[in-house]
Amino acid sequence: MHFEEKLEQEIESHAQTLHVPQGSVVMDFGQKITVLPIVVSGCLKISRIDENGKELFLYYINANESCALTFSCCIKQYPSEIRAVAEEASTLKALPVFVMDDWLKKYPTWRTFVMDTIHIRFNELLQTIDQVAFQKLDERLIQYLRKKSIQQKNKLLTISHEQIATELATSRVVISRLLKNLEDSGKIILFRNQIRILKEL
DNA sequence: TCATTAACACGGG
DNA sequence: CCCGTGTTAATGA
Repeated sequence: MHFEEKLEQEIESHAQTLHVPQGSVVMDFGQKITVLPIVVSGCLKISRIDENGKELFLYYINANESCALTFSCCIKQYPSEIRAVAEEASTLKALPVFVMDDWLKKYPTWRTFVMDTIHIRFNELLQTIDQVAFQKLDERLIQYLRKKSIQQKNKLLTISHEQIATELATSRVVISRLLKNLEDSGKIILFRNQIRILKEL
């Protein structure tokens, strides 16, 4: 992420730096979007919520990334389509949404940043759609575990079956059964509240 | 066939 | 005791 010096200065002068604790809801479904967040450190988990309040994990926003969905709707102040939760304690830079219009015209590097962000997210969303539409739950679960493991840079995930079920919008019974299958085939080891990912996964 | 829901037992903290 | 886990049985898509 390399911006013009002038743009860096503008970011500094407009941005409000926020420190959010792990697990806090940064943006919730239906909420008005007033700021454009850029993740400085830590990570946000983005998920979709259905009409019953059921959750579906979409993707992570890591350090030096921003939110493609905000780009697309911040100017007209549309309500948020997603929920963002701090996966770990994170630092954000919050920019007022009115800067968007101006910066897109003035700074080529900002335009590039916005386009790249949208491009990356769009492709990632397509992957997720493919999974939901074409893959079975066992394959989705494996992908989920891999992503989580890469995300947390840890082969030992601290998470309950219930939480996984929530994020994949399914029931715990199914997750427990599939995880047990994966353990039986030597791909993971299960503990209470923890899952060790083996290299065979 | 596979997911969901409800129900139950087991065990660790 | 509460929570996470493993399992089953009934029901549905």
